[in-house]
Amino acid sequence: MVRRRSGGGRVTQADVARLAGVSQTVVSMVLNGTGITQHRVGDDTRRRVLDAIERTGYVANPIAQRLAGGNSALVGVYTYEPVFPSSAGDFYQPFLEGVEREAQQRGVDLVLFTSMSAHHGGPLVDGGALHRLRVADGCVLLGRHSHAQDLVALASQDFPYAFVGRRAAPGVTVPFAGADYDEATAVVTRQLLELGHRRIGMVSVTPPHESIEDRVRGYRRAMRAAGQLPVTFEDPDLTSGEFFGTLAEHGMTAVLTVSDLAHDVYSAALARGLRVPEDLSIARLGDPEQREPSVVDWAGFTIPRIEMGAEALRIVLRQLSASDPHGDEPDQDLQAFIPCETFTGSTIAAPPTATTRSTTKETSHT
Amino acid sequence: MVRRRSGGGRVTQADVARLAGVSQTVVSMVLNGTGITQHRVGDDTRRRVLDAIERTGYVANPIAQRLAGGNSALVGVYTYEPVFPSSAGDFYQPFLEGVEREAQQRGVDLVLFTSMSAHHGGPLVDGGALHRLRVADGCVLLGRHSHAQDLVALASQDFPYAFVGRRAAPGVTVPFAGADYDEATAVVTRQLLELGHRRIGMVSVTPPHESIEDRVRGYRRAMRAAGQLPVTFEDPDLTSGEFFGTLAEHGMTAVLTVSDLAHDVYSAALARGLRVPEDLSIARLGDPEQREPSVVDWAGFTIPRIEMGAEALRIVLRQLSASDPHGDEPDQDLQAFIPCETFTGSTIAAPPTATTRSTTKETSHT
DNA sequence: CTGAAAGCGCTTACAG
DNA sequence: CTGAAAGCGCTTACAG
Repeated sequence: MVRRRSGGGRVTQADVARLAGVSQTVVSMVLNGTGITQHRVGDDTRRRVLDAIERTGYVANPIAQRLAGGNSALVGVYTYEPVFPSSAGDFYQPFLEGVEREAQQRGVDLVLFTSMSAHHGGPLVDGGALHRLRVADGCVLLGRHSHAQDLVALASQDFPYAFVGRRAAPGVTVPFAGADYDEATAVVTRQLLELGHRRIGMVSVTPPHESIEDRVRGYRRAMRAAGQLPVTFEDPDLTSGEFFGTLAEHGMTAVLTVSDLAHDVYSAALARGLRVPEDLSIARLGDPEQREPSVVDWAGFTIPRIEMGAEALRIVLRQLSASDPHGDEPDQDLQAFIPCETFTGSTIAAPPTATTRSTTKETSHT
Repeated sequence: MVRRRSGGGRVTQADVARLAGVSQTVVSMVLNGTGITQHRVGDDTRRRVLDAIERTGYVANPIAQRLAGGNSALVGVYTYEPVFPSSAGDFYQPFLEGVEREAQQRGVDLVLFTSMSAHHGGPLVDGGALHRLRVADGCVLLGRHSHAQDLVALASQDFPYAFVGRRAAPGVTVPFAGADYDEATAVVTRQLLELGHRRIGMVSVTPPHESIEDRVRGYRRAMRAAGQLPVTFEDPDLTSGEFFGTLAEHGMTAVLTVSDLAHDVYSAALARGLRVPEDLSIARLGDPEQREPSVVDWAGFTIPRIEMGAEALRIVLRQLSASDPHGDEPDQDLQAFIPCETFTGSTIAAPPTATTRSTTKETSHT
């Protein structure tokens, strides 16, 4: 390897150009795919340049590339909380696994915006944080929370980004890679309906979040399609007898529950002397972070976290390549819904009355 | 907020300067601590500049800063394997937690070099990978492996870096934040000696690694100081009776074991009908990744992973600030040994013979 | 097909 | 105390 400069100095395009006997511009053209196409550097010249690159061990300076208007192959990752403490890490880990896998495949490096995580869940727009994102070519954002102000600020920036998980704000199109909670919840609801359940409740939480809204919508859609009345319980008090009392009053034989409350609903049901699924079917709408495997064999669906992360990065990269041939970006490519996998676990079964009745009927026929 | 440019265009120093009625240089000086000291911008001018910055919401472009020779507040993190798959993640997580915590405190962002992790444990020098590190101001490196070629290549680069875990290669001073395995192992060895053990073995693994060497050195030091002969077993075959046979032959009543083999040694001992610690004391030299809590109450020490990560980042940052006032960097600041915490668990006790003998003696005296 | 030139947004000598 | 200028290493029109 011929090193043009000693010490820490890197080899530059100028060095390569000198060695190849061409101008620095040509070196840049040989390196950039678009330039090649447009300017068609001669085969002979290209060979000389390539050879010089080989001999010098030249590697482009991403910083300079970026400043000059090109891409640095640096994609940001903004998390609303620190990533690595295992507490929060358990939440971020699978998403980031997807982002990382995709980043590696696409040959980009990731910038973790740790410096501004001080907010700890607060909105990103506070401070000059938003500007800092531009160190990278684009940015993947993730967190449990959803700050409308960030969505609006980001949308007015002309900077490629994508959320992991659906985000929405009035008047703006927010790019995201979300899970198809709507459809998954509908599928699970239909499963219960097919098992014979008619009155099916849904346990939800406040404050409202896009991911919760999606589940509620899917639930309502499936219930209405079956001619049943959807009934949602928000943040029910599971310790008092009220919740299960209401369930009984309405003759509900099954409940869907958001994942955060699944365990509590299950335990509370057992504590009330209810057998699951004999007396009450419970389906879990999403799996929690996979640290300690649940002893319960849940029916419901899982969240495609890894794929969500990977797709979010792809959406950012897509915007990057789309902005080259300055056309109007098709919005539909900016939003992706990844399907969830549904499971028929052992927490759901045919409703007690239906079973009794059908059994009775069949018996009488025999 | 007065935005000089609309759309995605950022506010630049030139914009601020125009608004403040000064030159762009002055804006830069006001912003840079060193410039202020040297050039002493007038109080009145500074106020006008600061005011303009406030009004425009100006935030420095780190890319330009870096290209111009300044620092970008971007520190790289190179891991020899992908970070986020939970398999490898369990190894990296605590170290990175420390790096992240420190990064947040110091206001720097982290660049994860995912693009070149394709090597999967292989040396970093392959390909132009090493050059790519320069996107950041400096870099923290971590991984299970130790590649001498990387150490040499890095050392000749004049680029700030630090390893998590001690690294050494002939002829070069490698900056690192390591655990003081040497001293910790010596302490544990002394504990056993004080309990009455004389013949103490050490179980180790190949290939040699700095962290293993340190433990062996500490063990040997403590043994020699006590006038005992150190005996190490490398990759012993625990399934055949050989290992425990040799232990018995030499009259060994205690063994130290590197953490990776701790569980195997323990199980194998039990399988041989040995009681721990009654028949054999076993001390573990370091705790494995903390995922599933061990049922065994191990004696030995823990690895200060979080602190190691934090210190590694500090070492990088120290080199950064040291390179400003171009003096010779004192090497001693580049290498840190973090103390380990030792535990007296229930896997060690006084040796069987010693107990018997002392009991006998005392009884005879009564 | 190839080169000279401008410019990205900064920092840092170097002059006033 | 302040400004004009060069330069960091690239990309990308713009001329030949």
